[in-house]
Amino acid sequence: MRLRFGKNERLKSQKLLQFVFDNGRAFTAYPLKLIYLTVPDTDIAHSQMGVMVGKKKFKRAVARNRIKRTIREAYRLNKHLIFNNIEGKYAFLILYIGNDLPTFETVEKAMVSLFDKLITVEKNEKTDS
RNA sequence: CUUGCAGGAUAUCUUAUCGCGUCUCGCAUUUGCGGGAUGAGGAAAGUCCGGACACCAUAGCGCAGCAUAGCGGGUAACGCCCGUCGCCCAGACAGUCACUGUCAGGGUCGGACAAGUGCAACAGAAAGCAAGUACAGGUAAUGCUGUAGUGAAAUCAGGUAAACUCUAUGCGGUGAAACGCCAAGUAUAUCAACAUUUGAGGGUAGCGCGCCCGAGUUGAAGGGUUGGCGGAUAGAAUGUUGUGGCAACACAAGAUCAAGAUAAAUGAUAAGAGCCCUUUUGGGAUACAGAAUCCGGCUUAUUUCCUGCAUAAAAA
Repeated sequence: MRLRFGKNERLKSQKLLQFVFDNGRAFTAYPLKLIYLTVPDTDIAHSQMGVMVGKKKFKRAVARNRIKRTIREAYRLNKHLIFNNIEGKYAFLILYIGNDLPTFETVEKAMVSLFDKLITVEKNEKTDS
C-alpha cells in the first residue's frame, strides 16, 4: 500500500464530522484521542480522517498548523496498520489533547498504540458476531 | 574604541526519499495513474485609518454623531507621506558655566477665549457679583482717583478649548459569512389577523423629512436545505533605465508574471554546507510568526547585519 493521504481521504463534510463527534467510540493515548465510526460503503469512497486542535489551548495559528501536520504525517505513515488488518470503511477524528508542542516521535507512538487498541477491539467484535 | 540618533537590508542554503494544494500535458475516461511547472510574510498579525469592489434607491435634505486642524505639496484616498515656519523635549559640545551659544535628532504640540458657559494651586481685600489695607489727592458723601503692596495677570482685562463650545473641511449604511448563479429538495398543505390603489407591509439599521417598491404580509404550529460554481487573484502590480522635483512623488521607455486554499496545501525524515562554542573528537543555536476578496498606510512582535550623522580638529 502506498503511503498517500489525498483530498478524498480527509474528513471534510460538516455533517459527518458532527455525527462522528456525537456518536463515535473513543480511545485515548496521550496526547491523542481517537473518535471513530464505521460508515457504509455507499456514503464514502475511502475511509476518512480529520484532525482537530483546540484554539483555546493553542492561540497561535503556527502552533495549530504544526500539530495538525505532525498528526497527519503520523497517520499517513501508519495507516497501513489498520487497513491491512481490518475490513470496512471508517470515519476517524483525531483530537490533540496535550498542552505543549509535541515531537513527531511522541505523536507517532501514540498513533500506533491507538491503532493497536482499535484493531483488537474491532477484531473481537467481528469474531463475536 | 564607546555612546546617541536616523535610515536601509535580511529573515539560512543544497541534495535524496516519502507526501500535500493549484495549474498544465499525456494515458485512462470512474475514483484515477504518470510527467512538468509552481506554492506564505516583513510583519501574512492587530483590524486602527483610507480606498477599490458589491448590494441596499439614483444615496437626497435637516438635526444628531464622528474625524481632522500653522503654511505648502504628494496621492485613487487618508487621520498617511514629504518639505517648511513656530513652539516644546531630550542629548552632545563649547564658553565668560544656576546662564548663554552651536549642532545629530525627536514630537499624542499648532484655527478661535473682543459670542456664551465653565475652571484656576500659592499669594492677595478682591481673579465677576461681592468686597477693600496704608499713604496722598478729591468730594456734600462714597474705593471717587493715584501710588504702594500680592501676583504671570488687578473693574481692566488676561490664562485655559487633551473644558463645554464656536468656526472651517470631510464622512450615507453594510462588509466577501458582501453579492450573482446553478443543482438538489419541501407543502400551491393547516389555522388566525390585516390588506389589495381610500395601500397591508417593506426598503430604513441614530432621528425626522423626502423618495422608492408594493400584492401580499405577519403570527401560530410544522416541513426542507445548509452542496457546487463564480466573485478570486494582471494589479493605484514588480523591479530596471531616463527625465522633472530639495523631497514625498510623477511621467516616459522597454522588461517580467509572482500562492489562490475553503474542517483550509506550502510538510516530514536523513545527510551535507554555513553560523556559534571547543585544541580536536564533538556539542549547540536558528527570532517573531502562517495567506483567506484585493490594494495604500499606521501600530505592535521580532533575528542578524550594514550605512550615514553627532560645533571644530585628529584618528578608527
